[in-house]
Amino acid sequence: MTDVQQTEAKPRLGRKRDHTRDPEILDAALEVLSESGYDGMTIDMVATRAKAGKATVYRRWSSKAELVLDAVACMKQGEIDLDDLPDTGTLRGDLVAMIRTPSIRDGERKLKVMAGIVSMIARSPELAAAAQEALVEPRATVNRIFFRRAIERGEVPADIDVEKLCIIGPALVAYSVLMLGRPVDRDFLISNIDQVILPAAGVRAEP
Amino acid sequence: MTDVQQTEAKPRLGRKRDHTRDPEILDAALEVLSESGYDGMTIDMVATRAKAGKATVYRRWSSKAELVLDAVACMKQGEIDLDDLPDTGTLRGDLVAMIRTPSIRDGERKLKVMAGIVSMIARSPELAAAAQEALVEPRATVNRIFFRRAIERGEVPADIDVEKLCIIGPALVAYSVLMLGRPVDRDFLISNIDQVILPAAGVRAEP
DNA sequence: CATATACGGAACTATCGAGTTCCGGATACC
DNA sequence: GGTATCCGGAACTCGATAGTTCCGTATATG
Repeated sequence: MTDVQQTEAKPRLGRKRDHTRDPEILDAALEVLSESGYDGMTIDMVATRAKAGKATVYRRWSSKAELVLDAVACMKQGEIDLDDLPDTGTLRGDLVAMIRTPSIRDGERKLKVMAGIVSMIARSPELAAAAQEALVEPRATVNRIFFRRAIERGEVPADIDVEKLCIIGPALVAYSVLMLGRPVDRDFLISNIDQVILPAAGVRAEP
Repeated sequence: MTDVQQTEAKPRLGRKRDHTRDPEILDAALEVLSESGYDGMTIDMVATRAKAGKATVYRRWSSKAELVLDAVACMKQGEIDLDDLPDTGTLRGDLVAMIRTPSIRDGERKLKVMAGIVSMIARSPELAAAAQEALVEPRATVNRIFFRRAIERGEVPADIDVEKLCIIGPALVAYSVLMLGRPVDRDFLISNIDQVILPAAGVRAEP
């Protein structure tokens, strides 16, 4: 479970103490996974893309399955820091504030990775758990915080089904990208908030 | 594009005029597809499950890709007949009336097939189109009719975004099954209608 | 400079599955 | 009964890929 984002420093050491190529390899694995899916991905592709040898990959991971598992798990990193979630004072403000172009791009990549492994999820509980933790849970966590805040604020009725509300956004995005093949843009996300999530949360539309 | 459901008569002819084993083979293909995904599915599996020989399969379809394409396309059959859609007088009534145990089962099977091919969809426009037509469009069509009716009735504001409303239900179901791995039951579908779809449609909750 | 370590890359094996071919058998039609 | 037709099944080819092994090289350390 190495952190891909930490391509920090990158001293290109000659003699490396550990397996310093891990981040590049994991990142390459995610790249290939998102483009070709689990079965379409070959270790050679990953190695080549990471400018590494196949042997280097197998020195660290004993099988393709483990590499993928690790690659998926490490997507958990780079998530939003829960501490600096903006509190804009309104539920809509909070939700809209979460929409940022880079996070949309990151989200699409995650979805493509998800698309590449969905058919495996039903057959590999471990992969299912990793995907759950790395791709599904982080989003839900952020949403949960917003809705709890809104309830405390009195903006939203306390008996609302928070879990269902948390799911609406991700579900619409996933369906749109994976099933309909439509790209996600800011307008789509905003309309999801205004036309679906807020009404479901019992918040009246603003004029 | 043969119809799987039409296992009618099934005279088990000796000398067959045409390729009479098509339905069984297509059905077996869908079965295997839903269990193992596109890459996990082998022609041998399909043939064996259909009690057929691999040669029989290739006599009719020139490649695995074409078999899958045809199998997906033929799922369009067995859809709800648009003429006998119940008009219960209310949007909620119409939506709830669509929930039937067999249609839930059928829907789950379709979703599993979808899961088996999502990673291919991004790379095969033909498969994407077939999936769109057979799995996505039929549901949206039914919903569209309900919402249009509700608008005519004055139950729902005319400026509502019908396309978005049509997507909510399928999106929640797909996300729940494929991403969260939760089975779909009647209560879940009802709560989707009452807590999400109707509020988004501007219908007040009933006490 | 000498050495140990990690790497890139290439060559290798073994397996598996797509697609092909062939044949014996069952049966509708003459 | 004879025959043409379709089928099931087995045996085959061939390409691709998971996983392994080996070697030359670069470099940090002593």
